[in-house]
Amino acid sequence: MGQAATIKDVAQRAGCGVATVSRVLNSTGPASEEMREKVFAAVKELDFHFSEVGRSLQSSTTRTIGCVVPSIENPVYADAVQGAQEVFLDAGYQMLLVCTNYNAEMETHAIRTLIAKQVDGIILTVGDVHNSEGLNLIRSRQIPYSLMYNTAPEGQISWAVDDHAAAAKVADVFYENNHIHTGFLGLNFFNSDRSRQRFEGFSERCAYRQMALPALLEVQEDGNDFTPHLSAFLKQHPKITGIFASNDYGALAAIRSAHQLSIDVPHDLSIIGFDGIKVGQMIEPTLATIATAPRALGAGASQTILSMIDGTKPPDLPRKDQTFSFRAGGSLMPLSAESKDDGKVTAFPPSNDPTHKKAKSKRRDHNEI
Amino acid sequence: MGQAATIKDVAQRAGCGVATVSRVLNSTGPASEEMREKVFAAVKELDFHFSEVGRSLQSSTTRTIGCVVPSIENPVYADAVQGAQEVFLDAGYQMLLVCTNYNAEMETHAIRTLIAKQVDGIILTVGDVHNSEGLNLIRSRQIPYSLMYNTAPEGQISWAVDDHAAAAKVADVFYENNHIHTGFLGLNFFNSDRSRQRFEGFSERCAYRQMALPALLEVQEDGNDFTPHLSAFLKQHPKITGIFASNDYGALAAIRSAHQLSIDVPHDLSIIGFDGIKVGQMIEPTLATIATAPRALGAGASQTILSMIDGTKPPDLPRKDQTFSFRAGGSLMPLSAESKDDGKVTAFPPSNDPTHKKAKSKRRDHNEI
DNA sequence: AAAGTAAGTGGACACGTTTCCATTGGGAGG
DNA sequence: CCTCCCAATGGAAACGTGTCCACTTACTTT
Repeated sequence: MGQAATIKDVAQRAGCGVATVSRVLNSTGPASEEMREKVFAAVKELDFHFSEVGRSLQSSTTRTIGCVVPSIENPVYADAVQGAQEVFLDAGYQMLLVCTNYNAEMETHAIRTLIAKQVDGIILTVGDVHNSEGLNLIRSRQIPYSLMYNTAPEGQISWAVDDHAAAAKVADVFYENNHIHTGFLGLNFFNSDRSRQRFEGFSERCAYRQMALPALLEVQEDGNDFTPHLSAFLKQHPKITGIFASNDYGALAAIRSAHQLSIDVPHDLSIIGFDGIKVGQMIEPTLATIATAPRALGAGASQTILSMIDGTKPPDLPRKDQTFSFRAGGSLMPLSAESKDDGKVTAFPPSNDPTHKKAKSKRRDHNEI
Repeated sequence: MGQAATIKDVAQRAGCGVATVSRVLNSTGPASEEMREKVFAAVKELDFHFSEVGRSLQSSTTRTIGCVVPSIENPVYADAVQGAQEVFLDAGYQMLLVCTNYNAEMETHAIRTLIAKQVDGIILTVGDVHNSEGLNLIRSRQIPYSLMYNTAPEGQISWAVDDHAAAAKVADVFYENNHIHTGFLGLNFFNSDRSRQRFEGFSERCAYRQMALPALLEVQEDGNDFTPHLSAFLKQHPKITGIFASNDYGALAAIRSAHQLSIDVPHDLSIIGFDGIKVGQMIEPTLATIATAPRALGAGASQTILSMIDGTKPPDLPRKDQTFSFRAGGSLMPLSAESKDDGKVTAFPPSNDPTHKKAKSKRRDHNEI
């Protein structure tokens, strides 16, 4: 039981050449019934399994895909990775996972190693699409790849949420619910171009709607000491009635901090998140948010890669406006129309937010905080 | 730019044999300064990188570790996987990830493939430790492995939370807070031996404390229609004042359902979860729970494997009672002593739960639901 | 009966690397 | 000057596969 059996051992045991064994086991070429039986018997006795390493060297294909994401502690990436993994597994591929912790150096190193390991394709989320050394390496090697969650520049394909449009949708929702003065809560604002894209899309649509420009509250960590920041922020911008958080964790933190400041959500302050994590629907109030489908994105990116490998037609990317949808929730409540000036609202269908029905529109006095 | 350069190309370009190139690049053996320069120049010009496949075939080592877990949609596993991944990456290993979706067949298949790919080690969580075909394969092949989150039978090493003891601790906490009649909310009770272990540990300690035996509410999915189940359960067991959920998601669902039934948590019903997921501290009330350190477990299991590979001394497993700790939270509130009969409480230090201070102990009348 | 065909089979090479071993050349020591 | 040793180097084998190609055998076709 020392070393694992090789195809040579099987050949010897079955009394034939290695070529015959290979043909029998791979069903690639003729073989007599007698030989087939002998070979199968030998395989069973020796508990033989092909060495994928030897195979890879010969075929220059590894049936392995690389996957590079910032972190799977973020359920958005975790779901995407899992979705991708399932597709690959079904197709007979294994997945090498690397988490970069948002570190560009590690990203480059990881990609370099993946290339050295001769992965057949790479699925990845990079920190900066326009300036990624690893991405350049992949492209120059002509390795099949697909981006995830990066808004792709010219010609590159990426399965991503349209952050800009989704954020604009949030502005629309606030507008429809008569929230004119809003704030944007940016997590890791300078680390993540996604966060910035959301702020941009939100701001632009606010301007278009002639709402007040959103005030920016930038916060580094979603840590415990968020409450004083929120307090100061709301004191500085007393007119704010709605906050858009750049992700759901930020939204949850905001709800909790508001609670500690005796600000009732949603009666005194409406909050909308981004991502649509599962837990957002398990809390009270439920979280109004932009729902995304990380699993589907991961699966789509995987299928794209698979089709690049075998040359079939790749799946169509989803229409940009179908990469997200607004999900109503108890953390958003409409304000009674007051400071609004037009009837433009009718141009947009009302949100199907169930909270509309139980709206109380009690206003908060920020000075009492 | 067609195919990637091999060591032969470098040798030809540098005007030497492949052996020399190998020696220079790996610093294994003598080489003249002149040759060294030529080789490095050739490497640079050709952008040469070693093929890990060729290397693996020769060295029969792949610098790759397999990781098999049920699902990384569960943040507990996601964190463990990420912790493991970081350790491996630091040591120069890559990680092949497979999620089995709690499917035994897939588990076996995955492990078989990992073995065929000649991983240097495997880190895994299996569905049933005592009856895992994949685990048997690994052991018969003598591949270094470490279990995660499985309570290991004789001789096998496993980095796991002591579910039994942790659940007993929950019983202690309920006891200290005068909750005598309790319920156990079991998610996937029959799918997961972990869930069953927790029920067992909880029940035994309840019996030891002469508390009422916990009523079992078993639920398949943590879906949306949990509320009627909870309602019926509480009607059937009107004396219950505390519920122990087999994981934090179950606890969150319970809190939400209670809210919908106009049962206030914690004033009318105390709830304790298990796992200590991040979001439990971001909601209101915060979740009392058993905090675990998935990241550390993953990292520990990885280091164990690394030390098995290079023969160094493996890290000590944490003491069983240090694999978890009780984390106080707003979802637990002490009851005023009434139906209790002894002074045994003093034998155990009081929980440092801050909610002690603001206890109101308002009792719920189940009949009004 | 001769020729042609198809099935069945094994030898040998290639894939990219490391490493053992043999060869060369030069310098030191006798 | 001869011997010995060591640094420097290249050839070749081995790792486990898949596959081309040549070869044998038996069967079909004229």
